Amino acid sequence: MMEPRYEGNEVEPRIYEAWEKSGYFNPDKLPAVAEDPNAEPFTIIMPPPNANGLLHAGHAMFITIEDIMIRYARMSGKKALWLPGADHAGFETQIVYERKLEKEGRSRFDMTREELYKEIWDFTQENKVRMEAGLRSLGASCDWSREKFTLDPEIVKTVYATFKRLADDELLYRGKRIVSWCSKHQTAFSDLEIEDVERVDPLYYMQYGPFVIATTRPETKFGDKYVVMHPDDPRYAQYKDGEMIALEWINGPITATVIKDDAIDMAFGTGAMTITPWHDAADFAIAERHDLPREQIIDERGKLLPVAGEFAGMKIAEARPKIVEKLREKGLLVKTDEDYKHVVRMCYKCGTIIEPQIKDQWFVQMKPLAAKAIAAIEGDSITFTPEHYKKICLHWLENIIDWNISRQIAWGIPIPAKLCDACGRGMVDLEDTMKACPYCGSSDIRKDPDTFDTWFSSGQWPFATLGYPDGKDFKTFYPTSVMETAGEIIFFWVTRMIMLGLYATGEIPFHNVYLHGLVLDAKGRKMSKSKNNVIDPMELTKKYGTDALRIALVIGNTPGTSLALSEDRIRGYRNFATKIWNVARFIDMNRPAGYDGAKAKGELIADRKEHDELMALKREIAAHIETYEFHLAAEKIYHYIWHTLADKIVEQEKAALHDGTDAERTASYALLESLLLESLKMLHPFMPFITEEVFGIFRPGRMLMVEKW
RNA sequence: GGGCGUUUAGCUCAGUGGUAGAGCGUUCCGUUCACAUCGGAGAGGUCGCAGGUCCGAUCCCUGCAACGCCCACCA
Repeated sequence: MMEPRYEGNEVEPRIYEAWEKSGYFNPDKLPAVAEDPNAEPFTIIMPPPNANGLLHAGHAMFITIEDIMIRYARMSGKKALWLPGADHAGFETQIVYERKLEKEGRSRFDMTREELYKEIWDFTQENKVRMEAGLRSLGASCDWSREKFTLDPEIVKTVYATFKRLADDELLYRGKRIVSWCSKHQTAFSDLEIEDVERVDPLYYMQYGPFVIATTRPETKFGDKYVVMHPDDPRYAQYKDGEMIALEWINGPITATVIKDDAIDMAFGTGAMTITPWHDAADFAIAERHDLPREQIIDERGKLLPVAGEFAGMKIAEARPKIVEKLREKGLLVKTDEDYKHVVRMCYKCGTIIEPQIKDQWFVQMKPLAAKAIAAIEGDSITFTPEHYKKICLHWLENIIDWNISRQIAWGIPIPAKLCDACGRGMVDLEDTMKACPYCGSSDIRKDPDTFDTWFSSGQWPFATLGYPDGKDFKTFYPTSVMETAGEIIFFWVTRMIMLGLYATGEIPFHNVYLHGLVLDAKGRKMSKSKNNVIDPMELTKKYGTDALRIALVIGNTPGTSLALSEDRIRGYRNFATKIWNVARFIDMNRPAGYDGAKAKGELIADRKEHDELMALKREIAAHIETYEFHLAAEKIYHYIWHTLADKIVEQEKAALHDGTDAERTASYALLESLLLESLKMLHPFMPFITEEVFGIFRPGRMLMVEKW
């Protein structure tokens, strides 16, 4: 006899344990695979959640979507592998940990790199355990026996091999290039970790010999000895390329050199500018083209160097007004345009203004890698859902710039390289055996203290996790079927997986990319700790049951778009769970004595139109799932169970069940049971717990998770 | 400066070339033995605006507007 209420919290842990014990999360142990060892594989590599905090609503959503796909594939007889993982999340985690240290009144500067690394290691291992428990409570039917951590030795080995190969193929170089430097975090970034923020600042016009130049950054101008103008600019036709001009500058007389370069916009300012190659990417490019010297003006902490004379040691914000004042006194300040609108680049984490610096970093030459990715995407070897991401990806790949993969942080995969202090070069040294510089012979070499950009290793995740190159799993499950991840990280991750996957294995890493949007709060705002509107999925599962949360995250959520999640919605779907339970309860109560479901069913329902109608619906739902229209599939089965099965068919059969002959009762019961079990099957990918529980009541000893779709 | 997305019921959102849908909210009725975490009935939308294609457009095309997002080395 079923209880009148369904209590998800009591049922879920037991059900999950039963699933896990069954071994069916592991494709090798699936009954369908035992029957047909050549069953078609279906693979999803889980985007590894960061092991630096709790799961958020976004995790709940992507876990649900991936679980729907994998459960459907499993029930469809595929060799279904969903490989879970955890991400050390280099820089992100170090930031989280530094904040924790700060709260405890400690600082990373009080400890060695090794101590810091050890502490963060322990921290992530603790988080990882909690994160895994969270995934279990969300019902993730992933194969824990294959779980990977991004710092696992075999993953690191794969990453190192790729690094080496890039070097051998001359796609890797170490060079003095301008990088985006955060003076707070003391590390360089790639172009993706930078946020462009529009601001209004004064634009200063300054007298530079016979020229007037405009700048927003007078504090960088101390060392400017080159004045650049467009070769076709009639205003400066009298000045020849390379001409030297003596002039009075901020801290005294200098000799400036005229440079002609068509990167100059004649319409901007006065059409003449001086360049600071060390602290500006555009200026750096000009200096490269004309082979000009570069001088550092601002140090790594954001303070002016001795070249600034009396301003040396000052922070930018402090120095700028003072420098402007001095220019004014010297009569070098022509005018100030107070509300000049421009874009300032900031650290995406702390908002510190990025100070470009020239630094030695490891760069990957991206154009050749991107070319292959472009071909694969254009040829539709990889497809996108929603489709418009294809264009977005292509556009980014076509404009790709070289990738700085070194980070000056402790938490990450160490870069396996040696640096020569004599000649300044860097060389890959996987085994850490190099004793002398192969270029200059100097023994003055040391280990590169830097770590990889987390995305350099993440970009190799699909093949690294499957044991490339020799692993059995790699041969079976690669290329994977679907990469389901956040639209937000398409450039950070998806494009790089495509490029690195193609490069390393010669094959695409996945056939389909499915991108989901953000989970927003009920009012449609982005969740953030500062707004105090973060929804903890674990609280919701406790309150309403995991199934209700899952289907609330799916229905009404089209691919790629963000979803506003309100508790009202989840409560509505909790009520749906109650409904399912009570339909089942009603049917259960009316089971004829001695009824043998397995035997009776076929002939009793074969000619019922209700059965045919459900089969038609099933085909629709399957089609929706296969085309990633989970929102439609979920809504249809929801609607069917409530408004067709419960509202109409159950009501219609009551007469036969209560007043019919034995034969009529049996037939009626057989129909209802059959429709119920079939609906449960169709709903199972979306609401796995309650469907499994109810199925077990009707078919003890069997498991819905591996029933044939 | 480019590119993209969105605009449908009070709210959050589905959806379709042929009388507009869901959840929540709301109004009225209902203590029948599956379910009050329920059932029944209802109100509520000129499907952003303006053109065009079509027998017919909310859906296709063009333009516009509002909102949002992404990309971009004009100092």
